[in-house]
Amino acid sequence: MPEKRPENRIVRVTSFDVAEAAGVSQSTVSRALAGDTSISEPTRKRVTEAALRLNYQVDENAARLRRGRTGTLALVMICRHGQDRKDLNPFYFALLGSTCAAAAARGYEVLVAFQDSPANFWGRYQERRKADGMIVIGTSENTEAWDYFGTLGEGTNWVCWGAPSDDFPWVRSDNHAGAMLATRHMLVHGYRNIVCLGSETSPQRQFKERYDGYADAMRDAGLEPFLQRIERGQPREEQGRLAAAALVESGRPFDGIFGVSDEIALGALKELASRGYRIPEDVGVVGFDGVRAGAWSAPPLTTVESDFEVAGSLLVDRLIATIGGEAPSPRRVPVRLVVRGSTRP
Amino acid sequence: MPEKRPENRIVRVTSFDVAEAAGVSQSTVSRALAGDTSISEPTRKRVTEAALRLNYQVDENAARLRRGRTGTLALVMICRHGQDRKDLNPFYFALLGSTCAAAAARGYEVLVAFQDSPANFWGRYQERRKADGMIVIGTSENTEAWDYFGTLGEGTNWVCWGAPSDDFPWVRSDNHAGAMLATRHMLVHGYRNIVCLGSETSPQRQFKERYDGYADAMRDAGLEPFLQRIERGQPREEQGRLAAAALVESGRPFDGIFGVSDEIALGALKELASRGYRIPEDVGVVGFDGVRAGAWSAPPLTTVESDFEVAGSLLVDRLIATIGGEAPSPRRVPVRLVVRGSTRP
DNA sequence: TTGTAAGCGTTATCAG
DNA sequence: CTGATAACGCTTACAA
Repeated sequence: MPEKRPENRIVRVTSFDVAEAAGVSQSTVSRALAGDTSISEPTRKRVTEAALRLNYQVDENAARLRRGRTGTLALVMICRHGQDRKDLNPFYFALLGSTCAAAAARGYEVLVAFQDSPANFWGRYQERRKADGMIVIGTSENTEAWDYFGTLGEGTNWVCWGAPSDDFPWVRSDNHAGAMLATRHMLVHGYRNIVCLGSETSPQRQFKERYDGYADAMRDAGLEPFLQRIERGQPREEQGRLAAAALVESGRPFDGIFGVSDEIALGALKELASRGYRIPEDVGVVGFDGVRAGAWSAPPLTTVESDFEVAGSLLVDRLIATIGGEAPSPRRVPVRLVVRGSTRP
Repeated sequence: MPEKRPENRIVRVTSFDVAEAAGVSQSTVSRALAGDTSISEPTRKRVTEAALRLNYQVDENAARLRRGRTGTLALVMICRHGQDRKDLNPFYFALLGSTCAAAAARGYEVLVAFQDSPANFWGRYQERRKADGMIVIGTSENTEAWDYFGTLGEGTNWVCWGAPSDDFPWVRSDNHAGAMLATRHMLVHGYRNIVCLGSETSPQRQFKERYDGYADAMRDAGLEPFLQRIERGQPREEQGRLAAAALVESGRPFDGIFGVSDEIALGALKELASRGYRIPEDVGVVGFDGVRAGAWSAPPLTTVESDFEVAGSLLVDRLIATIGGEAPSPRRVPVRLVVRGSTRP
């Protein structure tokens, strides 16, 4: 007969044990440890020491049950349908990191869930008292997901990044300004026939905003904007590659490419290079997002990067405000140009 | 005076409400919804319908308090000291994704925390009843972190990836096999003077294992292994670049590079290319990890990739086994070679 | 400044 | 098969 392993559960020390050890009542322990100012210093000291000695830690479950608040935020990462969790766009992973950091800085825990299809869409964190509110981050492409989260109803405290609808409580990059930044950078460096690889009809709201920024910068310079459309349903790199190929074959003259995402720009860059175009001499290429891979391409990709730290903070702050009953207001995250080798110096 | 917004809290429906609506006792509701087999079908149906109608959701806090288990796993991501959360090695982000997926598949929630320094090291999840156990993922370089987690004590249920000590409950890639795979691949394709860029003394256990795998494959082929050491304290890319530069300047003949991580290999690749070496013609380069950036380098990097899905599953399964007091599952994650352009076809 | 006591909303035990 | 009822460990009025 296999011997039963010793009880693996950590011996539970309750506030009663601490109370006994410190010679006070249980409620005094609770107050002392919570920093209640009504507790006298000597008492607090006795309690704190007893707690330390017994290695006491508050049972957060009990505390939360009593308080009614959880001190936790749920972070839902929306993937493409059927996509491996690990293949998530690195941009979103970076955002996840910054969001967790911001939440921690404000004393919140973060519950993370990856969701990709109706089989696992789930946003009832508040009702189950698992979290006080929810941050939803993900690609607009997964329309089913946004349909789901859009119907959660009034009482739901949430913010999102990537929503296809302006009715949602969103936080977004300053796409228009970023695209202008990118386009002007190319103009200043002598590129004239700049083509935008993107879409104005994609559910990705930001793609339209980026196209508009590009178009405005072009018109400001007295030039005509031109959009080379990407095909839906492909991985982003492939979309970029195909769009670049189509552009070349159309015979339209061009010396600059503004891709509405880094991965699109990288796909285009690769396609053009393989067709013998010299980058940045013959053609300049600029992307948008600041993903790590862009630093490794040949040449490295000039791009527009969002301030991730601000993005995470904004998401968390807005959510906390919503939880606190304040009226939500959309927010923009500032962007900056990262000049690398895919545009002329 | 600003009007106070209506109570933002979701109206709480308790099991008592459902009980009343279904005309049964509260405990019957609990049992019916928990799937207790002693409940008769008609009763269960009445209860389920009432719950649905009232939009009832179990208060997990109360349930957990009562049960004593949380159904939650904590996932601690260890960053380099002072590192931005978003700059975490993409390999770890991928692992985070797979781990969350595996946990979800087994019915667990995941609480994620990024930690980088003594100021925020924290692993008392069980004591606070925030989680039933803990998965710690991170670079061995942060020795302070591992010192901290190493002292948490007996009762702590945990598993880790990246631990510098074999005394920890670790799960790791099959580094030795992967390195042999990589080295043999180069040998088969005609490279002879293959140099390993890495370290046998790094706290990164896996670096030593990878070096050993490389060395064994070399000796099997009757060749002498050679290690070009990387310098500590630099970012990985820089380490690779510097090691490659040092190798070139040493005058030692070489026609193959095995970098013990992708970022090291990418740094070397860049340095060699800038010095006029043709890759893969003059020199073949292989990395280890399978990070996304490798697919974008010029040429794309041949590498050894861990099966992320298995990695996440193994971490979660081992932890769950530990929580349950069972014998733990295997700890090595299988790897595979991903052939790209940095080695001759 | 501290103690007493009433819940928070479940799950689980024990009768019936 | 179902209903009372006792915890779970804390926070927070209310009293002293």
